[in-house]
Amino acid sequence: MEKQKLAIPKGYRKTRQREAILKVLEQAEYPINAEQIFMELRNRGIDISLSTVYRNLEMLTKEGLVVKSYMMNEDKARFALPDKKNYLVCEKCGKIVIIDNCPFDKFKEELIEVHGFEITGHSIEVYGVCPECQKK
Amino acid sequence: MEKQKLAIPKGYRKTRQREAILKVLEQAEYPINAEQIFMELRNRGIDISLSTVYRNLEMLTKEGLVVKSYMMNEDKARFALPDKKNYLVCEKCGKIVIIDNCPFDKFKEELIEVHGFEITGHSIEVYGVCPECQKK
DNA sequence: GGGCTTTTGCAAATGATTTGCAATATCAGT
DNA sequence: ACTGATATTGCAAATCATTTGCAAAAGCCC
Ligand SMILES: [Mn+2]
Ligand SMILES: [Mn+2]
Ligand SMILES: [Zn+2]
Ligand SMILES: [Zn+2]
Repeated sequence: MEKQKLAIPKGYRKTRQREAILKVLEQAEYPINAEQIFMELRNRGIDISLSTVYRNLEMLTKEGLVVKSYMMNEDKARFALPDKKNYLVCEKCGKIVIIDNCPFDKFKEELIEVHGFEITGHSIEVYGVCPECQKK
Repeated sequence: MEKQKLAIPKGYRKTRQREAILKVLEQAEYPINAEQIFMELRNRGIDISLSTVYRNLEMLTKEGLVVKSYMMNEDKARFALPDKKNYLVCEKCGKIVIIDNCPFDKFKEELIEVHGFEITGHSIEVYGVCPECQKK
C-alpha cells in the first residue's frame, strides 16, 4: 500500500498556513518545536504568526495527525507525524534518531493481558550516546 | 538483594525539606508534579516553599535519583523514582498504572545493534482506556 | 560554638503557550 | 461568481509552570 497523502481533517478549512505547517512536519526528520516550525515557515517565505502555528498544532494533535512529545531537559513541546514519534536522543550532542521498527507492538498484547487496558497509543524516548560521541 | 534505602547524594546537605520530598516520592504510586508534592508536604505539616520543591527536584533529577517525565496534554513535569517511570494512562479518567516489568530491556540489544547508541535510559508512556472506563 | 558553604523563602522575572478580539479567509449554497 | 455564515488568522495581552536574585537561615566540618 502507498504512503497515504496527509489531508486536512473533515470539517476544517484548508488554509495556506495549515497546509504549510503540515508540509514542514512531513519533511522534518524528527520531532521539532513550534518555534522551529515557525522559523522554517518564515524561511520558506510563508507569512504566518506563532499563535497560528500553535493553534494548528493543537488541532492537528487533537485530530491525531500529529503527535506531541517532550524531550528531557527541554521545556518546549515537540511535534511530529506519528511515524516519527519514537526516537533515540544523544545526551552529548542532542542528535535524534527515529526508531523505525517500533519494538512496542510486540508488547501490546502482554500489556493488554496484564492490565486490561485497551491501548490506543504510546510514545517511547530513549536516551544514550550516539556512535560519534562515543568516540570522543 | 534488599530494596536499598534512598539516600541524599554525597556532597549535598541533609535538610528537612529535601528528605520530606524524597519520602513523598517514595510513597507516591506514580509520577506526580511539583505542585502536588508541594501540597502533599503542606498536608503533612511540612513547611516548605514551592521553589524549594523545584530546586530539589532539579538536583535529584540531575543526580539520577528521580526521573522527570511529561504526560500528554499536561504542561507540567512529573517526577517519580526510577521504578515508577513507565506507565499506562487512561484517556478517559486519567488513571495511571505503573508498568512493572519493563518491556524495554528486551529491545535494548536490538536498538544498540541497529543504531550503535550506548543506551543510558528510556521512558515509555502508553495511552489507552482502563477496564473501568471500557465498561461505560 | 565558629566559620564557611549550601539551602531556603519570598518576590520578581522568564519563557512557552494560550486567549480575546477585530479583521480576513474559506466554503457551501445559491 | 456572489453572499452569508463560520472558521481562521494576527496581534497584543494574559497565563502559568518554572527559574532566579538576594538576604536570611540551616547544615556541617573543625
Ligand atoms: Mn512504538
Ligand atoms: Mn512553561
Ligand atoms: Zn552524540
Ligand atoms: Zn479510566
